Amino acid sequence: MRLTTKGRYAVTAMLDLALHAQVKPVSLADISKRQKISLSYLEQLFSKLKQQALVLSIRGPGGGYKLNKHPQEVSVAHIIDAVNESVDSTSCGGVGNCQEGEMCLTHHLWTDLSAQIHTFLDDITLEHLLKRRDIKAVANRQTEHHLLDDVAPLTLTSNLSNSLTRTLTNKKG
Amino acid sequence: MRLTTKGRYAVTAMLDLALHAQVKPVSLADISKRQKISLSYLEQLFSKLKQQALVLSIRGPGGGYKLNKHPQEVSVAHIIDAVNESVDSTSCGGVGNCQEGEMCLTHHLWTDLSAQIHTFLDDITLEHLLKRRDIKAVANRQTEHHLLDDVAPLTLTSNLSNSLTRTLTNKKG
DNA sequence: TAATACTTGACTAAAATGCTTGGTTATTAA
DNA sequence: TTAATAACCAAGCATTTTAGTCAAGTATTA
Ligand code: FES
Ligand code: FES
Repeated sequence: MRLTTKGRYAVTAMLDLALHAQVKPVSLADISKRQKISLSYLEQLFSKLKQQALVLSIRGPGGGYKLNKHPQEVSVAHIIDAVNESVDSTSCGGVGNCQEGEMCLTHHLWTDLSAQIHTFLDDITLEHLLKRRDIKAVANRQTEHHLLDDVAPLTLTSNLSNSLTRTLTNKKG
Repeated sequence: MRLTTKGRYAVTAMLDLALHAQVKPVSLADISKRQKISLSYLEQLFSKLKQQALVLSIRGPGGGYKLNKHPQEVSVAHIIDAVNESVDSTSCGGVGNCQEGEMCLTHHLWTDLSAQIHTFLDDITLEHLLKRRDIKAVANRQTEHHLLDDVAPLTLTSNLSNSLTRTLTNKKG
């Protein structure tokens, strides 16, 4: 089974892209800042995402990436498949020959599990994630972070007066 | 997410143990031969399985391992948990702090997935696996293999005259 | 033309994995 | 009593994967 930081990063980055889907494309540098993912690493991931036609790229100043499909058309499984090589949990890759060319005792168990996981992740689209309350909360926090870091810390805090901001300020000092 | 050969080996070995659960204990050397798993590696795995009270050991000649619970009481999840450290697919370990001490965008997605996988694997017991036709077939093949390798190749083949044997002989030469 | 931002490929430190080696200890059958 | 058996234990090791860096591009636009 292959589900590591790579796949998580890809989903996180795609979700970030969906969250900030404006007219203008989103640069990897922005995603890198917000999601704290290494820029060069993101480049590798987006190279694959582009190969799978999940995103499209615009070069030059003001350029960046945009979603190539509607959020409801992009499933989490699709994203992970694009960067990993699938969420297969067999060791034979589905062929059924991991024990000296023959099928091992537990082959079917792992294919069943793989199918289960794939179904689960394939049912969840970016659209679904966008609507989730917990994700909205985190996204808001990140926006504030971003603004606080880069623009005008003092004037902004007065606007954003919810408990979340306060918790955050306490935590970060 | 951590589901690799280690966990698969553990489940396979436990299933082998269940399949050959007689009065006598089963030695790791036997499991090693049948399932083609390195003996020393099996020792490491069974050390952990014993710690979790899934098996018990009998030392000395004629010794080996036995199941410490009924097959219907041992779930696949339990076995994997014993050798891996759980099937968690978050990177924060469930704490929710993988992004510089704060929760990342996709935290809940991964906790949901982890729960899904755990539920699935926790519902499957050794008892269930023992009953499956595909597993029985592989187990039969392995028994034949074992006998063919060790005892009397020529006299035995006449008894075991099913298509499976033939397919197998063709494959192996 | 300079800055921006994607593109590509090679390379690497660190970690995990799967396994080996080389013992020791307990038990039992001869 | 002795030799064989088989569990137990610790250290180390080769390979692979991961997560990331670095460097040298190219296309676009302000
Ligand atoms: S996992 Fe497919 S044959 Fe073993
Ligand atoms: S996976 Fe839990 S906070 Fe990121």
